Amino acid sequence: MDNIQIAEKFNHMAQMLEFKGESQFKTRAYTNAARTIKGLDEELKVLHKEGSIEDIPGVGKILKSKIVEMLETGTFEAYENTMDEIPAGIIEIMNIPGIGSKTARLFYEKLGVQTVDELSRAAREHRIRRLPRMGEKQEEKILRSIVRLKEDKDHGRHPYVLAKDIAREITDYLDLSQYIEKVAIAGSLRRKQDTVGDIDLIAISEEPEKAISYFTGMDKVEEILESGTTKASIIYSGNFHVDLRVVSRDTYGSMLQHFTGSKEHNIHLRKLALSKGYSLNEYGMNDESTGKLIKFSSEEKLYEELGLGYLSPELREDRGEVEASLRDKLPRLIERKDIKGDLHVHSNWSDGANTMEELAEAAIQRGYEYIAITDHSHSTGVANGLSDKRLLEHIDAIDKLNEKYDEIRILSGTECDIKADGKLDYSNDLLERLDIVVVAVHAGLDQDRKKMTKRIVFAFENEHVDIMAHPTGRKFGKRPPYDVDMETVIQAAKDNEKVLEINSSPWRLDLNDINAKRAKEHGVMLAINTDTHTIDHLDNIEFGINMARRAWIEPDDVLNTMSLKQICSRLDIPKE
DNA sequence: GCCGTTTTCGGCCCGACTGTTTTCAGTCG
Repeated sequence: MDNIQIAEKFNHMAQMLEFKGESQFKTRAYTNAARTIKGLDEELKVLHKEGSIEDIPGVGKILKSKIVEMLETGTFEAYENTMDEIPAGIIEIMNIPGIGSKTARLFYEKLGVQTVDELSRAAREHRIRRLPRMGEKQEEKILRSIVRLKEDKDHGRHPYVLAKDIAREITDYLDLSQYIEKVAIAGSLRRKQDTVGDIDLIAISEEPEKAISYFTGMDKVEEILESGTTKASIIYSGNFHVDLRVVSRDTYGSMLQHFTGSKEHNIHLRKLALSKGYSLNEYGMNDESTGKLIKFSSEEKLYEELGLGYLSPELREDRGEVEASLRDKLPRLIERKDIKGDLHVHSNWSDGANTMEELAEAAIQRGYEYIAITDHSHSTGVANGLSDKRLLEHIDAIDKLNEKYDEIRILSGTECDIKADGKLDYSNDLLERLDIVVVAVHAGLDQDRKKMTKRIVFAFENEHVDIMAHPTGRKFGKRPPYDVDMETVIQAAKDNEKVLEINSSPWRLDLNDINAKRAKEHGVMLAINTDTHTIDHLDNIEFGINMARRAWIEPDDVLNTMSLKQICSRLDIPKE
């Protein structure tokens, strides 16, 4: 079992315990452990061998024994026993917005409701409203939530790029209101998470109620979920859940910090504040001894008061950033200006829309020193992959183009298929003639974990391979990552000195933040590439950088922050 | 279930909104 699978079992266990009415602190221990495990840089099975599982914060003797049991048997006894006690559909009911463990249990005990469909029927037959603390409105709310849940295959999550555009549309509109002085994006969108569950906004206003009714009165509001005197929640066209929090100017810093989260980061800060004799909330810091509230108009001041350096929103996941700041060991996160070139770009020789020349010009405009044109290999027939003969012509065409440009070096490359058996699509003789070899898995995505892992590791043993593109193959809304043992892949990349890509396509973002951070921790170099198919895609680099920053990546961790000279030396490319 | 340079027991982050109440439990972020 890998860390993700173990974390999921703990999360499931927590929900079941919550339903059973166990102590909230016990259930929280499971969810805390699950979250920490998801963010680990090392596989639990490795930590187990080293005997260091108990060093993981939030994992004590009991959870450790359950982890070991899972590593050995794939499950743990307490989990299986609890599964037997609780109908499977209950957890799904608890995932309906507005229904928690208490309400789910009420329905189960009083109405015998075990599935979402049974709940839906009970609501339609007006059996809900007869229960204590329930009424007509609750029934309607439940039915609406169920409908939304069923329509929504992505579980309410949207790719960052879509959420960002919607947020921009809304903030532009709010900016027009005379009651709103300033609007800012907060939440996971500000932390640049790869997918976003809801859009969180904050607005400064001296007339909060008017600001809120302006917000809830937008044309594209499909449903008002709640609307109070300081906050409101809506469903916006396109099934976007949007929250607005209205604040006064003097608490803006506190509110922005609070509403940016993450929740776990905030909890950590509050504990830190408590240890210093303060109680932290979204309005400021309460001095426990004097009862006086210290307000913050900026986030910087808040972090400073806690004895921390400013933490970029991308870092605020409680993955060690608070400790790093206390020890003054925060990373110098990579920025757009550090990028010197793009090493994964397609031309119209395969499935790109632009000529090599247009790509070169676009790269020059962006201030790049080099660009690698990496068209598909012949196995990817649907993408017009290059035959051996066309690959040789491709190399010649790039040579000619290089004669034309002084400002940029065009590297001849390929995005070469790793075939089902791990062999590459071109012979070594051909690969040797290229400046750069990017490899990727495009077909046979259903292979089992063992086969897929072996396939990739085998490819890494080829000396000509430089970079692996989109290492897990995920595409939002289309397919999950293929089943692969990333620990082994990362180790093989390290052993064979291969570079792993952070693919910047907003539909891929692969490696994701967690895997990229692991790769870094293992000393594997990364490349942030766009996989451009039309020149506009070159600007997707922004999304790759977001992911890299979330992974604590610094310029030195990234291949394409190197100058042309450095990269030629590293990849053994002839100078001219 | 975890955790501890004040603790191995007694804590465990904090506040807003809703729907049902008549003072608050449940849920959420």
